[in-house]
Amino acid sequence: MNTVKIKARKARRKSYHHGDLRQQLLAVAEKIILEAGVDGFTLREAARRLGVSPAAPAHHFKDARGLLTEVATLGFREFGNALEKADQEAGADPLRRLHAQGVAYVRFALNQPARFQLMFRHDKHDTGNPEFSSAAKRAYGILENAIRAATHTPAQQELTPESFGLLIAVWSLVHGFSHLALGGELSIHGAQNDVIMTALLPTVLQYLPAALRGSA
Amino acid sequence: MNTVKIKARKARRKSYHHGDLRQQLLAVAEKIILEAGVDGFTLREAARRLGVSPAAPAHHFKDARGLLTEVATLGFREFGNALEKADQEAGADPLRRLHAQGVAYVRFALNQPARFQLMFRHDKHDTGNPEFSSAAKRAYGILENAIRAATHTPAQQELTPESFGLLIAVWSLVHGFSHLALGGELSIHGAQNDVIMTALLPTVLQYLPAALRGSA
DNA sequence: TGTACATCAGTGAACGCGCGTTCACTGATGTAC
DNA sequence: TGTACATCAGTGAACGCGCGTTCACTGATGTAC
Repeated sequence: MNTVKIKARKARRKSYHHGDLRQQLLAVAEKIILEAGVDGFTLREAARRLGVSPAAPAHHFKDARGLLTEVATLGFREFGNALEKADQEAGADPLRRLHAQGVAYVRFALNQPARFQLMFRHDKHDTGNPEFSSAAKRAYGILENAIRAATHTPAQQELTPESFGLLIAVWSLVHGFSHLALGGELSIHGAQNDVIMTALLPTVLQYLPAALRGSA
Repeated sequence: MNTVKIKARKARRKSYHHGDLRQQLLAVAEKIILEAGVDGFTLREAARRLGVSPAAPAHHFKDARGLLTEVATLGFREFGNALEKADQEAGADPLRRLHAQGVAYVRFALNQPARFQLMFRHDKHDTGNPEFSSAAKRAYGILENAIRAATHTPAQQELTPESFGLLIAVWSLVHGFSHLALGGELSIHGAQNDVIMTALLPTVLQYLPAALRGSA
């Protein structure tokens, strides 16, 4: 990445200009969200951590909401990339594609919890931001495509209610699993953290083929 | 309920003592959460809405967290009641029991969104509050019991990893569906609000029997 | 039945805090000639 | 290659705000005798 102008964060900045403030605001926002939750994020804390005055962020983002919307947008782009990569590596079998996407979905949620939680907090976004919407829609489309393959629904044809239900069922399954894991519910009820991805998630996803057969 | 001492809320209180402040704080907290989100709740706003000084709530709750913990506890109790009622009315068939609980789960989430969202926000609760824990565990136990029936696992025996996975799969499915619905994702992607409970949820839950058979 | 008094459940003013945002400003950078 | 100057990206002080909580207080209630 663009490292030329990045100043060491701990050393006192020598130059008046930060040089990389915009990017680092986006990065530090995730850290703050990780530690304090989505609602714990403040612009002042972000500025503080980067050793910059509280007024500095205003030169790069309209306001706090604008910054968070951009973090969420970047999140959805990377999320879409992860889903697409998993989808493509799974080959042609619709079940394998859905399974791979499910794993990628949960993996993203657990590896990037700050982004993931922010992505679905529409109350923290600029409503109607077109970059955000398109990034979110693209990610949704990747799941939809696998469902289309599974239910033999060509792209120009609307999903039947049954196929749409299947899509929502699969989405609910991985989305719910992610939320339960992030909320600590799985640990509370006896699943150690290291076992969630390696044992519990595979067991949960093994019910997919049955559901898929049930729909065909 | 205890109406004798309840003063009209809109009329100026005549008496110095409110008479029902504790109960009304719990009720108004839900309204605030509904309008402003879990993080939008403030003690001062609650006091303001009840026409009472900002210091008054301190006589009934240790602090804001204490009040929210009690709202969440009441939520889990009612939630448990709803699951239990659905479970009992479903008869003996494990599939019907799980299906009924699933419907009750989502119905509660959509009918009581303030409570539901607060219930799973452990960062807003007093950690280790025993009433809260036991109410939450009881609700979980109702789902677990149906899974035990479905997988022929007696009460004194530990769930196998497969049975536990089935439990988490069912929980993930209804939990994820509830979150997607409350977050507006289902509307965004084309499901009208009135159709979510009546058409979409039944379609989603129709994949349950296949999953259940897959596990047997 | 009356009365003294303890307790309960309010008041309202004040505290210190951290927040987002605005403002006039200025140092640093980049570009035109 | 030097220089004038426009623009960019910072500063830091200040603003008004709403928050949770504390404090000394007091009105209302309930109880013992």
